[in-house]
Amino acid sequence: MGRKPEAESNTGHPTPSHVTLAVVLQVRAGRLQVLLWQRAQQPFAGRWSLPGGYLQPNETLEESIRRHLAAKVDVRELAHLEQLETLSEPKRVPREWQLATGYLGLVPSDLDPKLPGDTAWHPVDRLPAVAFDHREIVHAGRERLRAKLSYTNIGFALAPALFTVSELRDLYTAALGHEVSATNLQRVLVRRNVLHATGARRSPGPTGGRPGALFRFRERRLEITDQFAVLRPPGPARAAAS
Amino acid sequence: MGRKPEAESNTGHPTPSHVTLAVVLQVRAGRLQVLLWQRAQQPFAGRWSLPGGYLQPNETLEESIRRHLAAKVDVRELAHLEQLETLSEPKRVPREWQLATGYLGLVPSDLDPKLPGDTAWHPVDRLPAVAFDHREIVHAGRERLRAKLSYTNIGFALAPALFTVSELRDLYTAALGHEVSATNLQRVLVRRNVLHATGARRSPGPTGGRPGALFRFRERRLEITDQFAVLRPPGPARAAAS
DNA sequence: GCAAAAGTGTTGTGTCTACACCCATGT
DNA sequence: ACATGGGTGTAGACACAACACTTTTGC
Repeated sequence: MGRKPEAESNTGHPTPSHVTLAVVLQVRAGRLQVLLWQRAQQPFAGRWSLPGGYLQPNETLEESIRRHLAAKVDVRELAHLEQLETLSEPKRVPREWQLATGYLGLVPSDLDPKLPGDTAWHPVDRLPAVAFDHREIVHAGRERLRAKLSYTNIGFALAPALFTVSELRDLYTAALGHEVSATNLQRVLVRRNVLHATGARRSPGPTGGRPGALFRFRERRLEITDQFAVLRPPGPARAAAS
Repeated sequence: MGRKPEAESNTGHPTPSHVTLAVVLQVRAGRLQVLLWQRAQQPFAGRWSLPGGYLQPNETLEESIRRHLAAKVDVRELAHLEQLETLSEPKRVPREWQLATGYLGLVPSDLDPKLPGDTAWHPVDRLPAVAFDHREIVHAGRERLRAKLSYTNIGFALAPALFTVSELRDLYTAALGHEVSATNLQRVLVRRNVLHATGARRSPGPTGGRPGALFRFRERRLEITDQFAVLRPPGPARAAAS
C-alpha cells in the first residue's frame, strides 16, 4: 500500500490529477444505449468504463472531453454536450488521487459512428460490469436527459434533422423508459413552438399506411421551453414573448 | 510572463490546483444576499470574492468547502449545500492553472452568523467589484435557487423552523425577484404536501391584524415535489405515491 | 368602529391526458 | 375492400392565478 506523495502545484499545494469522462447516449434499436470502452489494463482490466482521460494544460474541461472523445467518435456527431457532476471521493480510484468531471453527450439516432474495436454500445438499463464509479455517472447522465426532455427542446440531440412524430415518439419512449403518446407529444411540442412541420412527407413502408408528415426542431441548440411551471411572475407583464 | 511549469501527479500528468468556492445565500432585510470576502492580497487586492480555498488530500470537494466555510460561518448554520459547475478556463486565474468547483449554500433567515472582519453580505443584484469569474458563479447559484424553488421544497433552507405564510412569501419574493401571492403560495405548497400547519399561531404586531398560523416544512432535506411537469408516465400506474 | 393582517371561496384560464373518430396509403 | 399507420376533434381532469370577501386581531 502507501500512496506516493501527491504532486505540488506552483502554489505549494498538493494537487489531484483530473480526468473528464463522457456519458455518450444514443437511441439504437429502440433502446437508450451508452458508449463504453473495455479496459485493457489494471486496475479493473476487462471491465467497461466511460471514455475520457486526463486534462491537459491550456485546455478547458469541455475541450478535454471533446479531444478524448475524438479518438472514439467523431466529435461532429455529438449534437449536444453538457457538464454533469464532478466526483471527488478520495478513494474513487485506487492508488491515485483523481477527480473526475462527467459530461453528457448525445448522438442523433441516424448516425452510426465507426468505433474502435475496444468500444461498444450497451443499453443503459443493462450495464455490464463497470469500472470505478462509472455506473453512477451513467445514471446521472440518464436522469439529466430524462429531466430535460420535459422542460427543454433537448430532443433535437436524439433525433435526425427530419423525422415523423412517431419516429420521435419512439426516441422519447426509449429515453424516458415509458410509453409516450404520439398524439400528445406532437401537441405539446408544437404548442411550445419546438417542432415545425416542413410540409414534406415520408413515404409509407411496404405495409402501407398514411404517409407521416416530416417535422424538424425549430432550433438545434438547447433552449428552455417551459421555464416556470409554477410561481411565475405575476400579471400581464408576461406578455413580453415572441 | 511565463508560467512556472505545472506540477506532475504520480501518474506523470501535469495537474491543476483545485479550489472550492461557495455561493452562500441568505435573505436579509428582504433581499437575497451573498457572503463575500474582501481580498487582502494580489491579484485583485481589495476586490470581493467568494469564500473557499484549496482542496486537500483525502477530502472530498464537499468536505473541502465545508472546511473552508467553517472559518467564515458556522457550518451548522448551512441548511443546504449542493454542487454547481466546475470552471476550467485556463486563464481564469492569473499565473496559475486552477480549476474551481462552485457550491450553493443556503442559510435560514433567522440566523445571523458572526462574521470575521473581512467578510460581509452583499445583495446579489448589487454586487461590488468582484474578483476572477466569481460574478458568474454567483449568478449560477442564484439561478439554481430560483429554478429549484419552483419544483422542489428548497424553501426549507431559506426559512426558519416555524413561520407564517406571509413571512415565507417575503422569502420567496426576495429570492425570485418578483411578487408572490401569499394566497397562492400557501395553496401550492400545501397541495404538494410540502408545508404542514402546526396549529400554533404568531401573535400580531403592535399594529394589530389577525394572528398568522405557524407552518413548518414537512421535510428539511431536498425533495423533488413536481417531478414531471409534462410527458409523465401514462395511466393509473401513477397511483403509486405516498 | 376602524385599520391591519390573515385566510377562504370562487371563477376563469390554460395545459395536459385520454380516447373516439377520420384520413391516406399499399396490397 | 381492408389492413396499416398517421392525424384530428373533443371532452374531462387538474393546477394555477386572480380577486372578492370574510375573519381575527389591536387600538
